[in-house]
Amino acid sequence: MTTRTDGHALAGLAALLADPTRAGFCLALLDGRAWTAGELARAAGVAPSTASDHLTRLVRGGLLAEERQGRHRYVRLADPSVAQLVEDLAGRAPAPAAPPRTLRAASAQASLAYARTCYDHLAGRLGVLLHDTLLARGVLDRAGGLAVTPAGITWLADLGVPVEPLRAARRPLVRDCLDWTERRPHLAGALGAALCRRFLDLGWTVRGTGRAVRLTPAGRPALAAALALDPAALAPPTRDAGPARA
Amino acid sequence: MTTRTDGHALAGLAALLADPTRAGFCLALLDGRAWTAGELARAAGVAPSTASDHLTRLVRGGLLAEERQGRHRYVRLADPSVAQLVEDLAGRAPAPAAPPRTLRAASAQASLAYARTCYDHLAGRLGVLLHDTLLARGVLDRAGGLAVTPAGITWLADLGVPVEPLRAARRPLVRDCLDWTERRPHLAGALGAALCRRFLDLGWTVRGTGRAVRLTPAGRPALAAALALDPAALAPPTRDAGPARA
DNA sequence: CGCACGCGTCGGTGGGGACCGAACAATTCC
DNA sequence: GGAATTGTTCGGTCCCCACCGACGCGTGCG
Repeated sequence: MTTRTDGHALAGLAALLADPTRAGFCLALLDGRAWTAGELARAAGVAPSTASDHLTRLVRGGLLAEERQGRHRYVRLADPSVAQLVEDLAGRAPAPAAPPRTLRAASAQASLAYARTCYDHLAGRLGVLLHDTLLARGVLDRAGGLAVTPAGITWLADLGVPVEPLRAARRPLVRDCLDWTERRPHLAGALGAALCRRFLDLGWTVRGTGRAVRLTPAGRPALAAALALDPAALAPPTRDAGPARA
Repeated sequence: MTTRTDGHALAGLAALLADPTRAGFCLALLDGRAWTAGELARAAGVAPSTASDHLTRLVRGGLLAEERQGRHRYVRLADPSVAQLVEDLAGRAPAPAAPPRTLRAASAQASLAYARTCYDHLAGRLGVLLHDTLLARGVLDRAGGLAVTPAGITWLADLGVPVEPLRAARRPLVRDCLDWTERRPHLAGALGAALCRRFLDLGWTVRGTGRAVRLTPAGRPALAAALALDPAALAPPTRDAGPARA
């Protein structure tokens, strides 16, 4: 019975995520950015000493990477594969989904539902729309499994996203990622990350608070043109309850 | 800060795998078959009452599915996605990899290294060879991400594996799965499972002890012909140390 | 019809680990 | 240089849970 992985090794790894505080850290870090130890401690509601201990464990376990800068300890997910692991686990866990209490929280939630990062790629309505449009335009195709078409490779190159270098990554080029709010897949993988980065570089999108992403005034027509969409389809959520008009 | 998944929910799910005994159960169940509670208890070296408790938790947590038959409680992984989760976790956990002690164990290990199931698809040298050959023959292509080619769809249909019904599954059609012994990818996903099943149906392969798989005398030339390979390339491990001769 | 077998339930025990406060070290700002 | 901020180390406490043995229940065999 020489099993390759001892149950102890698997259990040890899973134990890192089996604590609400550590799990909360990983979920917070799913925004793809580096947090300080203190920020994570406050967000999780534990003492700094407790957070420090947890972070040491997560780093030693290989789930987190740390970077010391002066008196700060910056910490981030070690690897896109860790992000996928946390996503997969979180996607299987039951979701309480309590509705927002305050108006401010409702507004923040609306922004997140419109566009946000999911680790390193775009999610929310915008992310799902991107995924669907790329399929409709023939950039992607799922006849034989999700893949970029030859025509898509040139389309992406025109956009300034060469596909060839992405193939060297240790992760799938394209991958489905179930969207939390839309309950439909958006685009992940090396290409999903590259597109998200490219939009930021072009100034079409900017990061908001937390993991929120906003489409800039210049980015909205530019993205619509690139995707051959009506700019109205990219309308962000309005301040008041009424639906957007033209 | 209304995060979608509470850290508690994620932690609760991870806690199911954070115990060596429960993790060992899941690793054992990775052979894709249903085990009885007693078998798992003996394999893990715990009392039946302890195993019963663990199984109840795993079933309630949605990781395992159970089926009662008389006085037996059969249990299996609930879903291919659970298998993938356990694989991903196990692949990241450190591997002790102690060499086999006895001759019998060495022989069993050689059989496993040659061909075995990885949940529901083929792994081992045979699994990797299948993966590589399908790529070389143009059945699969990874120019835009791993996918089946149009030519591959007809080739698979000729083999008796229609691709169209596989697309309805809630899992990717094709997916890389890192091989434990070969350290290179073999074919997983709905197609990997369908091919494994088809080979068994055709009598080209049969299940051995545990998760081992053997190529039958009839299966060897048949598979070689289907893949346009020299049958020698499919040579199984020999009893003694010497290499196989034609 | 009883006996054997497989499994579930229930206390009791023990160990691991999550948490905090306090003291200490390192860095930056004034 | 002194003070405030950030993070770490160290005891100590408490709770959770993995484990077992014993008993009870249903199934299947002789």
